[in-house]
Amino acid sequence: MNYKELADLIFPNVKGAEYYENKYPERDLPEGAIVTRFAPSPTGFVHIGGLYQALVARIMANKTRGVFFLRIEDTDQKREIENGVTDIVNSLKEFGMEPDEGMISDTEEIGNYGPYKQSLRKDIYQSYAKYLLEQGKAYPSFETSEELEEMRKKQEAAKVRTGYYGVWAKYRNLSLDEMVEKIKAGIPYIIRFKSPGREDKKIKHKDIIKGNVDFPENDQDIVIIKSDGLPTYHFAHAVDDHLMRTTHVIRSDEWLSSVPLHIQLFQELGFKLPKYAHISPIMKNDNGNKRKLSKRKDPEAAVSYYEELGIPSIAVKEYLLNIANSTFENWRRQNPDKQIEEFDFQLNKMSVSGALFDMVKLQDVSKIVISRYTAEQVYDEALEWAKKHDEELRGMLEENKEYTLKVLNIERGNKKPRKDIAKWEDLKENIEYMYDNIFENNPQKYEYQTISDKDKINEILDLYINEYYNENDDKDTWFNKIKELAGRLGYAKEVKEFKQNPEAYPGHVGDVSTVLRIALTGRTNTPDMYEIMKVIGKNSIIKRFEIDKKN
RNA sequence: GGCCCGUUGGUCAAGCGGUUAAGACGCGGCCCUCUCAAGGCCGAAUCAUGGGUUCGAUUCCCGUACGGGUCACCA
Repeated sequence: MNYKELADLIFPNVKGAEYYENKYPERDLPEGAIVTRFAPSPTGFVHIGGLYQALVARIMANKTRGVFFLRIEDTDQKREIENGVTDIVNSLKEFGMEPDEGMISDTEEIGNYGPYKQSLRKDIYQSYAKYLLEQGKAYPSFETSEELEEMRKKQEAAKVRTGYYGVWAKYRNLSLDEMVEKIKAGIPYIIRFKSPGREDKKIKHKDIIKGNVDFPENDQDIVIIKSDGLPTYHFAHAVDDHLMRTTHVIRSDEWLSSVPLHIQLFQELGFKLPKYAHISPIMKNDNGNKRKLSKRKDPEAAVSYYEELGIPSIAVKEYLLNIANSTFENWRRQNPDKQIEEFDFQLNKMSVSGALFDMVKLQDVSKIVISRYTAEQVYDEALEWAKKHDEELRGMLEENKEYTLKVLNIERGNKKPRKDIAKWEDLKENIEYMYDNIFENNPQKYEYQTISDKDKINEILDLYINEYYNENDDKDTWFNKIKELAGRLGYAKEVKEFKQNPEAYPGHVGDVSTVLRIALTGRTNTPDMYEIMKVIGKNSIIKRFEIDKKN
């Protein structure tokens, strides 16, 4: 009995590893091209941290004219959820981060290095496990989970490292005959990697983001093939990223401490080691403690949360980019019209420790993004959002598109556009008074204003509409007329004048404007009143004044 | 607990042995102004801590504290 025979006994029907080596040749790409991936497991909603990783990977591939692929890591069927893959694919699409290769729906994929779903790669993993077996670098291990549990307890009691290594690796040194005997007797087993490492030796590793990190060598005989025949993460990572010719592994930093294992696996398998970039997670402040954004506790951990609020995906992307490379913000200010892709992103400039997620800052970014939209863009995106989340807003937008576009165009498109919408959720509140049917149900209120006397208000409204307002006036003329009206009624025509001599007047032109503003909009704060009047038109102005008088 | 990593204002952060320690968000004030949103100007606010090394440490080294990650037949 030799290793070869053992390997044949365990995996009688798999292809030799060289078959796959030939099937997935080195990629023919330009010098410096980065091949990288997003490799989530379909176990729940798409996490903002996942999107963040994917964004970084997508950008690096773009920047180097490389490849970004999507691989689904579904080797744990127990944790899988329905629509997991579809959600991931859709999220990437929504953020304009489609992969060049890999899964493009639950069942379809593109690219020559597939399958891109790990559950479909069972044979491949087994071929490489067999290869290891043949070399005596892996072995069948027969312990039960109870035995493992017991071992761990003993190790804890003895205050030694937990795990399957050294003298604790019970089945590591079984003779070939003993192994075969057990297998033939039908005793269940899994395949373990036979680690050549020693814990007292150090290895040096250079991570693109974390820099130099020194570790003890791995000496754990980790499981590579589970009892269901599927590989563990570690083994799948080595096999897949080798066969898919990944040059850069960009992943969450929870994997950093597995690097010694991965290095060893690549070595023993005879694979070229990819470069690693371990990204710090996005954190949240929880009662003074920093912790990762949690799927269970934090709604903002879900990518869908931002869609629900109506924060444009570009805004989320820009915010994330801000965290990734803080120089992005300055670049963006200097290049407001450039595509994100033109930014010179630097992997090694990423922060070594996790940033706290800042919703306020996100909204600021979002306001800027939306302020640069044309009215048409606002209309289209807001309508799309409203269709899913706000019937009332949808009605408002669809009923009279031309009118709505005029509303949305108020103080937009100039050098200093309004910056008052952070999310589509806010839009309705922002514009609803512009619609006559809604306005009618929102009576004007003058309490706490300088001018609150009903007769005085009516006098102002009557005079204004009868003797001053002309819809053809330009803005200066328009405002001069309001000043004249103010002066005629004894109010200061200039605010400054009033401030210098407050006793001389009952109020100033601003107070008169406020009367008009409330009568027209039902609120004290609005965008430019001249533009509002232009948009709603004379008929509506008269109508609104009438409503006011009846109140 | 072992092993790794980190710590610059409330938050994101620039900085790489000599700086008045950038910038952004947020906060406060002023200006502009028909009210807001903006915009402009100004301001409060930071190098966790103790030792070294050095003429000089935010920057380099060591310790301490604190924070984070990881120690599965989960990824």
